[in-house]
Amino acid sequence: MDGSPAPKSVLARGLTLLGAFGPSDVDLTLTELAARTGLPKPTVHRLLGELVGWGALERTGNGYRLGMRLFVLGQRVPRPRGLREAALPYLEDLYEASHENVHLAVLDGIDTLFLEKVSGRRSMPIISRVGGRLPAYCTATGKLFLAFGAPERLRRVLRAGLARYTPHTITMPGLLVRDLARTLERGYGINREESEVGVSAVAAPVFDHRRRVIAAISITGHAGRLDLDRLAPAVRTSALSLSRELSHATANGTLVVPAPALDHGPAVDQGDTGRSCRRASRASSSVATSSGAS
Amino acid sequence: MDGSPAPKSVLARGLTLLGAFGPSDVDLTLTELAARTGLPKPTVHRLLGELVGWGALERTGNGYRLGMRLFVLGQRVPRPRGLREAALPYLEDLYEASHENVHLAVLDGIDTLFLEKVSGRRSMPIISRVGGRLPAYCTATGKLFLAFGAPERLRRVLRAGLARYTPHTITMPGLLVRDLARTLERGYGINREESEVGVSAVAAPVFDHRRRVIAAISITGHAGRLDLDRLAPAVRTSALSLSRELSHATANGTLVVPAPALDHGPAVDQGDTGRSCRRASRASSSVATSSGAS
DNA sequence: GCCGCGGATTTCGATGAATGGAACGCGCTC
DNA sequence: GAGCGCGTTCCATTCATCGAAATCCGCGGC
Repeated sequence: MDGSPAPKSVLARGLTLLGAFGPSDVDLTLTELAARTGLPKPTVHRLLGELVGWGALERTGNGYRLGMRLFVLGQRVPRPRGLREAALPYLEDLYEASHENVHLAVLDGIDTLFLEKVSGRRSMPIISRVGGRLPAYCTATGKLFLAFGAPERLRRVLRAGLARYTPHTITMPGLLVRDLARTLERGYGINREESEVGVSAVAAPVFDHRRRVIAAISITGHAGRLDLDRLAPAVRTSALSLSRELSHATANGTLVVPAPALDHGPAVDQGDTGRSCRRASRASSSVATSSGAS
Repeated sequence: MDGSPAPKSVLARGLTLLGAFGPSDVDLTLTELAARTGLPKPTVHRLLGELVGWGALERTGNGYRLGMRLFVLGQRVPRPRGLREAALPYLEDLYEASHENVHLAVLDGIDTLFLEKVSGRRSMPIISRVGGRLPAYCTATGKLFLAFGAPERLRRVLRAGLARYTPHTITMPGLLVRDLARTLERGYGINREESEVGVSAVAAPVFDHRRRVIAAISITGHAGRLDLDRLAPAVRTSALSLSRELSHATANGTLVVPAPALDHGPAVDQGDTGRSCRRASRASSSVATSSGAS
């Protein structure tokens, strides 16, 4: 339960404690945290005290949870923020046109990381959550980063292995390479139930001023209902418009998008790369907005 | 530039460095960070190294910026997450009905903190950003927390003073109290250009199973075009539906919403409470989604 | 080409903050 | 009422941390 066998520096230990919270954890007890991080309990106790004092954690009855201040801080992170703000109008246009799940994603290491998601009651509920990640090779957005990116990227992905998520997941390197070639020539990426059964998606690349892919926009929905090739032009158009709008921002460095370290050797302890998401139950909740509005 | 005159603990210092990033800061140099935190440069240098190693910060040419990992971590914070996920469908319904800015907010100390924002191209661009904050007394959402909350809350707000943001801001305690009384009996809150000239809003409270206000939903838009009293029923309906959906989650503790410390004495170093937001330029960008989609 | 300057980086010995084993208190269950 | 799991407190030891000073680096001015 401890990739790095207990760091010695106080700061690193504190951060390790924060990192011990997985994507679906809510409350963790002191003992649990001590176990996960491999730190002695008294030490954990003291550090937790400081983290709570600062607002990174909050006490809850008998446990700890991530605190509001981390949420606020997270919203300030420049890379997602700039992209999201610029992209939102386009995502919303796409949503309004399709009423399906619309995603904005960037590459993070080997995974697609979702920066924003626009969806509604009518959209198919899918796993995927802002801040969540999925392997690049089995997502429409991720394939774009692999198809348009440096070959080294692809090599790293292949080296990590192609795990099977559904019967449609591409697990043969050769097939993936061919699929990526098609992606490149088509100009858009497709995922046919490769990450989740019954779920398909189309994605188009967002370029910076040098035509490097810095992000991707996708529409995701029910595999049966979604006509991917018909949606593709819409997604591409939006992505291109966004690229154009961003071009000056990427040129003058206002918006720095490429990951800072394209390949840090032993890779920063990623914490958890695995299945991140799961959806809140989203009960029926019959009543909706009714009364008239402009 | 240093509220707390340099904490001694290593962990606290590291966190202070993170907190030194304001809402609109992007890159900060080592020297700048040293100045803001009051820490000696070599110390800052060392700590920054560790923060970068963990992914809390990223190097950029000659400076540092908040790192992706903080964004991801921020998305895991349970309090906003649960609320957002439950509320999103309702917010989207309201947006679709009004095509104006729709907000989900909670009270944080003395401020309204925006957890989610749904808006589109047709909505009036306003200051306000997810993770941003505005004083409670001059916002539609904030007034709900004051009107429905314990009197102590209001007292704290008054003690902090009612600063003027626009000619319409309520700065007289007496007037505010009367406005809150009306808010309470009406069941919804109104803000007529009190925080920003030309911008008005209606907000309705979201209750937990004990009928305590845990959040608020609002519609914000052009003061001239928005018929607040006509929108109010829609907002209230949505808020009530959401309250009902949440009731079981709040009852069994799945969703813990009330701030953990309603009144911590000297108040956790809030970093920056002031004007948080500002909007990305949002250029014209003529092209929109065109091609047909279902 | 040389100098000066502001910032980032490295060094290194003294120091005290951090450490964690051990012990305690509390609320359970069996 | 003994046993157990968990959170909390103590405190003597020690090792990570500190920061003044020195060095390095890039840049612009002369």
